Amino acid sequence: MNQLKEALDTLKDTGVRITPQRHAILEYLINSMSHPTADDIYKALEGKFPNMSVATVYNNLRVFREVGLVKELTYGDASARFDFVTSHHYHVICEKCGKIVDFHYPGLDEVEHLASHVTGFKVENHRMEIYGTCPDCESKEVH
Amino acid sequence: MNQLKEALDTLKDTGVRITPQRHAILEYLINSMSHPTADDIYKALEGKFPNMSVATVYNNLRVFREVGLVKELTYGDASARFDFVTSHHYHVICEKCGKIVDFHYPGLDEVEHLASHVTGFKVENHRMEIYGTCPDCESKEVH
DNA sequence: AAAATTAATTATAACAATTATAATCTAAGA
DNA sequence: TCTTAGATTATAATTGTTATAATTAATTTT
Repeated sequence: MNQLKEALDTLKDTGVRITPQRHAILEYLINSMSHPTADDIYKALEGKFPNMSVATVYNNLRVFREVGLVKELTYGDASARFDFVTSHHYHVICEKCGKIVDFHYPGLDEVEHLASHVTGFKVENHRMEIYGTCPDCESKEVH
Repeated sequence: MNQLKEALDTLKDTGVRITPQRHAILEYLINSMSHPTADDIYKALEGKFPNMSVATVYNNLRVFREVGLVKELTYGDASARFDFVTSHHYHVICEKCGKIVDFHYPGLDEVEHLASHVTGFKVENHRMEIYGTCPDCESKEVH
């Protein structure tokens, strides 16, 4: 249940030093429930770490990604978003306001299999995003 | 069958002027069968249009996207890729060499429905990418 | 067809996200 | 404690993309 503790253990196991900055970035990622950009994280931790550099955020997000704790997502917009890895889910994205909502759904294994069969690839994983309009934006719509 | 002609008709119908540069960009997109970046296109047409600006490539890719002729794709890597819109297909991407292969498969309507039901979104469309290792890279693998 | 208007292209500058570099600081091990 | 490796900071560099202004080309109006 305690995701932060598990994550810190993962870092320890892989020999990655646990610094206050890393602790805070992980904590933020886990608690935010949003899908923040590097800059979001940087700004959110400004109060706690006035001297922290953006490079630190990027560096550590890369470290977390390499250790498998975090997934990097790129949508159409300018900057990448980062998602703490939990159970398998997809993202539903509002095309009006950019909101991202998790959509829990089992992985599409049969699609992976077929793709592998047709293309000859050794398939490892896949990602999917679903686009539409969120209820908020939908209700604001003018008719 | 003649995709270029159809595409040009679409431009005419929507009142978009057909210039030599646009013609060439479209032609390249249709014939390349790869999924080029803006820079790829720019470089490929350098011989034909020595004075063409990168801005022209970007501008026209945006125009094509707005008219529905082209899809913009963003993966993990730095630059966006552009795909001439044909029938419904997904992309299988090699994590070693970056190669992108089309994988024709009917749309996952039932997933869209469920996502809509669960999240309350008005779902419009989705995208999926499948990641793995292509046969070439797989065979080069050291055991 | 010439003039006027609109749109497209070019060249260039600006911008924003990310990465690289070098210096400083921190922490762990000998 | 001294040494060494790793992490952070500050800053510069890079890269993909967009904005701006001037020029050129194409369409419409006269």
